[in-house]
Amino acid sequence: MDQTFTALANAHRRTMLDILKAKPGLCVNDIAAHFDMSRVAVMKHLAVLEAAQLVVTERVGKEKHHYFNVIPIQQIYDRWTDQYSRFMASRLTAFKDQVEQQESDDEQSQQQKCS
Amino acid sequence: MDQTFTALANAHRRTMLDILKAKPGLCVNDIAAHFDMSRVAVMKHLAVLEAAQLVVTERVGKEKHHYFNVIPIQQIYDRWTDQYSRFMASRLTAFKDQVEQQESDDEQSQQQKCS
DNA sequence: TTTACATGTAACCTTTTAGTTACATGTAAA
DNA sequence: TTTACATGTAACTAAAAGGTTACATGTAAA
Repeated sequence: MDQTFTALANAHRRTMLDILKAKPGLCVNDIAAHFDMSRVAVMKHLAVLEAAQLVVTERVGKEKHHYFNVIPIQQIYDRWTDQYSRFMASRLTAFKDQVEQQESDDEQSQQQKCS
Repeated sequence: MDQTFTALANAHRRTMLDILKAKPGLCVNDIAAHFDMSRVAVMKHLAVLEAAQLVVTERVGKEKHHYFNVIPIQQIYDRWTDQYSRFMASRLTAFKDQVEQQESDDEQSQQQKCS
């Protein structure tokens, strides 16, 4: 989970996923052609994505093909919907009311006292 | 989007969101009590979460109450489901076949030639 | 068997991140 | 009006992130 978020936290890496999503099987040089960055820098980004299993590779001869792997994103999706979506649905309206009309100083039901 | 992922990339910060989800309105000291970390460090984490709008605050007297804001996560959820879910659904099986049985050397339909 | 070229690795630099301690500020309550 | 205490800020350090250049390795094809 940590590696997935870390990998997704970089805009270059998200763009690489978009590229590989559109064109599965690209090699490092192909990907590097899209960026104003050295090949080695691109390789490091791809290594981060591979460590997060967002990219998987296949070696064919001297070439290494890269593929976008959607499974970690699917897992995040599952986590959010499992862990948060009920909270979202039930809490969102109450939360907006609570924050946006912050002039209401009467005590809120779940609010904690600071220690 | 970038700030959201950056904020979520840190396990401490995700834990803080879990804490605030469970106990809305906690102050810095309350949150810091959960961590083996200084109050200032916790404040910096909360600042990152606040910059990403994953946490919103309300000042009451000398206390500052923190609330988990689910909206950026909802937006990520929307982005993944919008942009990726169709791709997921249609591509996942084909992708698994393509990678896992990597002995099939016959040309794959969308695979690119390396430059 | 050279040659070309895609990839791998090493060494290095700069900026950001994550944390610390010390001190300053502002408000609630004694 | 002191006092207590929650929060804010400044200055610093160590490690990680993101990038570079130079060189090494391995395989396909001439």
